[in-house]
Amino acid sequence: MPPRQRLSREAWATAGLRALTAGGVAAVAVEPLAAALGATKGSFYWHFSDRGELVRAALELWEAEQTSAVIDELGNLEEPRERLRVLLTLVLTHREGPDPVAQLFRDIAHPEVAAAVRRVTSRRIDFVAGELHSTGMPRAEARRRAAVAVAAYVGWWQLNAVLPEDAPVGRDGRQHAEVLWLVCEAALP
Amino acid sequence: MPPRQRLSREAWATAGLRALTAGGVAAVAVEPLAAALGATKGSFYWHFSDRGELVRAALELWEAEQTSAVIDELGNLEEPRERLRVLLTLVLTHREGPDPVAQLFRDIAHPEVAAAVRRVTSRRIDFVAGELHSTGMPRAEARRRAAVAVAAYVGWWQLNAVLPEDAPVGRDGRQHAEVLWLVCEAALP
DNA sequence: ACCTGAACACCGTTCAAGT
DNA sequence: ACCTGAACACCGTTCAAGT
Repeated sequence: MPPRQRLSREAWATAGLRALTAGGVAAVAVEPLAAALGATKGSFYWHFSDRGELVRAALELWEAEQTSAVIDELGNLEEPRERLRVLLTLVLTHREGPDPVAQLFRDIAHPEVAAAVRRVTSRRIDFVAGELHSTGMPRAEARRRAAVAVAAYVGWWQLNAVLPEDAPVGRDGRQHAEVLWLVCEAALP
Repeated sequence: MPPRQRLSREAWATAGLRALTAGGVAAVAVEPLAAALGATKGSFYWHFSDRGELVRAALELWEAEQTSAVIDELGNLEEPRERLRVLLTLVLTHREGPDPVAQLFRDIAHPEVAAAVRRVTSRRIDFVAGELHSTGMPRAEARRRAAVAVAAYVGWWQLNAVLPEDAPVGRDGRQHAEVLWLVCEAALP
């Protein structure tokens, strides 16, 4: 039989990423994807050695899209303190739903997912710590506070994803940002 | 053939919880569990209608064990401020590895897991907010800060589970607790 | 080079048959 | 009442055979 459809490796990877962000690693399944793409599983195994390689390819796509997405938006602001404050409000109030990174935490047990999350998270902590340091805070203290801020940020989206509308955690990210601002600004003991 | 082993519903649930804490929801698999228990899958389906019911039973066990575990340890302390400070240091430095709740966040996409995490998380936020309120902080402000503290706590364990030894996030929970203490103590703007 | 279709393994689920 | 063993569905993986 002639092939129903001719698919590139990239087409499979893109479909994999779509499934990943929609339903997590579990949703990156060869058979359903093949059906959706109008091909057979045999076609998939020509482009990839196994399912793990597809998950890895989808994560690479995600990471590339993710890289420097928000940080670039802050380029036009001069003051480090100003950038930090805008960043806090920005990431805690964006309307497009939870951060993709926070979403990927559900599959944190997956080694490849953990590696990708690790890279993106490190980059975020580096950025916040750098900003804090350039306001005059000692480097070590800046790292500690940056870690708390990023941790509270990740936890915030997770709690929001989990808790109901009327939960004790208000869904107002602006208020959450205000409190987090204390972590950056509060005087050293 | 006579049954190799006679199993109660509780035996299955306990085995399910063991698998759950070890490898997440994915590890709560009927066939491997049956093999480990020396029974057949048919035996399982006598006690449970499906795999989901086993996951639910395991989560209920976990929730029962989890309930009031740490909070009870604080009963002998009088001062609310003292209790809070001890709680922060306690939960961020306990050596038995990450909090089981934080661990379950990897399966947060699972509805039953989400419901269980929701209940435990709400209880924690309630507790911290109550302590803050009883130190004189207005109720609404106490809720906001409690939410940040719990979020940062959950995020802390996740980052620790993900990041390598030499990560920018130091693994010293004591320092993390110090910064989080600011969230509770810092003067209102 | 790229794909189909059939095959097998693994796990969830059902059920007739056993004790 | 409680369990076995065989059956089937679903998805991952392999591979001989096609174009």
